[in-house]
Amino acid sequence: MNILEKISQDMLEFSKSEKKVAEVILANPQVAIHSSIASLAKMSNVSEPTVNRFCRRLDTKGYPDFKLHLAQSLANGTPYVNRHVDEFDSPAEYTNKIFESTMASLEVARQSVDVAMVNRVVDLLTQARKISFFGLGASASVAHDAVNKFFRFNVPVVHFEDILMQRMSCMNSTEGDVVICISHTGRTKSLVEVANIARENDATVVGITSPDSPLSKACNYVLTLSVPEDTDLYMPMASRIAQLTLIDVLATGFTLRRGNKFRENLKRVKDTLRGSRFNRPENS
Amino acid sequence: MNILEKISQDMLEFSKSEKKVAEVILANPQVAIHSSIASLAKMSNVSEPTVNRFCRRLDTKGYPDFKLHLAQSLANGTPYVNRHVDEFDSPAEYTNKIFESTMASLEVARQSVDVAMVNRVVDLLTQARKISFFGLGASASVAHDAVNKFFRFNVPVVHFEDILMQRMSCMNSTEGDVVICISHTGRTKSLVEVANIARENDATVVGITSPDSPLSKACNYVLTLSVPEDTDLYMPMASRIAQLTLIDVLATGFTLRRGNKFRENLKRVKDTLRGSRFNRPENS
DNA sequence: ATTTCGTTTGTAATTTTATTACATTTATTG
DNA sequence: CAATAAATGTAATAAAATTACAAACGAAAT
Repeated sequence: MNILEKISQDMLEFSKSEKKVAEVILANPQVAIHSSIASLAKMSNVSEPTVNRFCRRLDTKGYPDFKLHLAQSLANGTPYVNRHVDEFDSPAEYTNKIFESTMASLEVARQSVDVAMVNRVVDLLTQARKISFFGLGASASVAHDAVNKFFRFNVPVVHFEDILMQRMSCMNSTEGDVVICISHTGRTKSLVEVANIARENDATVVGITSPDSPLSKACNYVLTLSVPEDTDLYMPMASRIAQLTLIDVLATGFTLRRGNKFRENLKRVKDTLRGSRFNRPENS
Repeated sequence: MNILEKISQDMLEFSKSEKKVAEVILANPQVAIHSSIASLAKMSNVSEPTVNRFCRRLDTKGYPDFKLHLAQSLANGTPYVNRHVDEFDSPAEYTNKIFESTMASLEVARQSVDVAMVNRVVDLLTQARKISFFGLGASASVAHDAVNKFFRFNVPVVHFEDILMQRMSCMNSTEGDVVICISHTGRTKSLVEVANIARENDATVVGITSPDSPLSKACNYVLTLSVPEDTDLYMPMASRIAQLTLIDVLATGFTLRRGNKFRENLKRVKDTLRGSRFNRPENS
């Protein structure tokens, strides 16, 4: 496992001085690998043995071994740690931090996905009479995006942003219909109600949400996503991206299930767009 | 450069004893990185200074530095590569592949972002009288999402999916208005027309698109994103995610520029949502 | 507030590891 | 077969990391 991730993950378990060390390393891991234990201790305002203990806490043999691990993590070109943006960041800094923490979140999300459940939901979707995607707020655009994918499959796809329309649509659902409810927190009342209405009308309800949430309890099937959301800025960011990627996974599973001939259909949909585009100089 | 390759490449320049060292390392690099200079010397039947000289010949500072380089070379299992989904992938396989290639694309996207331009666009946005987000197809949901972010800033934000509405909206734009046009290919005719209309009416047009596209030429400012899109399945995936992340960057830049007090506003917007939610057992 | 215990942290000694300076050997060329 | 340059090794030195132990700190109990 990437030791940088491990550091930020174990941050809570560290003692005060160990945290100092952790911060210095996370702030500038490239410098850390080229420092001796003495200079790293000085940079962190901590004694040398503390640095050593810090290394051992991370299950390395000692400082040199730790450096090796660190070097390897950095070599991956992936210091994808969820680094928080702060007030004094330059544009370059916050840009990189956001990209990196998005990648870090995706990695976490990937590990939290229940593949068996993905498979089951893909099953459901391929057999669905009608598929609905509902989300509110930030998740509305995820639902929107899902429609954009699934309509290509030539399956009836439904999507409303309006709560009343969502409710009415669910009222009319029947067995064989699949309703996908998207919510990061899973605590949006109206969406839980929508899920309940759908179930009362025999639709199969699938939630894309966090585990143990009210929404997850209202669903027949739940695709859980545990994403560390940086709530400092009060805007949903990583959760959304993870949801979208999961939608991609479902869409891909769908096309794979339908087989080769089906994929030729997709190409046709794409080719239809050509008329609306400026052609490339060469090739498409 | 990968130091293992460098070793085998420089093999001819090595002296007899150095060759011994090189061979031992190449034969089992994993062992080498966990050995001290003494044990490596013994393994190679060579003295310690010879090992040291060997390291220096490879342009490293000494043995420990050499080990760092070696460790990095070994770490390169090249993690997030854009691995293409194929027909016979199991759910676990395609799930992982999609997550990983999404991360890989984000990494590429990150490197392609022009930070100075980000800064300029943030400038523009903070001074805008009105901000419009337009996109079609898959980019429509990105625009949708952008609205969800920027409306929190208490700035007039506009978004239409309908082409005619987009055109009309641009007709009414004036100096001080910022129009953001989102398109992966930058070849969607209607969107280029929308951009032109906006410019004719003195709005500032910003494109989030690929370089050298017709759309990029129609804009005052262009935020280019070069994302390797897996076109096998004929669905926009990575491009979208990169666009969304860039929107996050812009939104973050915006809040940072506006300063601390402003961020308290954001918290208020978020708190307003609380009434519509099921509360958490503890805490918010 | 004060004592006590457990934890955390630092100081100083020790050990390990790497590097340097120099001597010896080995090859190379006239 | 010298003479010289290059390569290698030995031993001393320096640097770095680790250990053992003592001081400081903080939480719980009196």
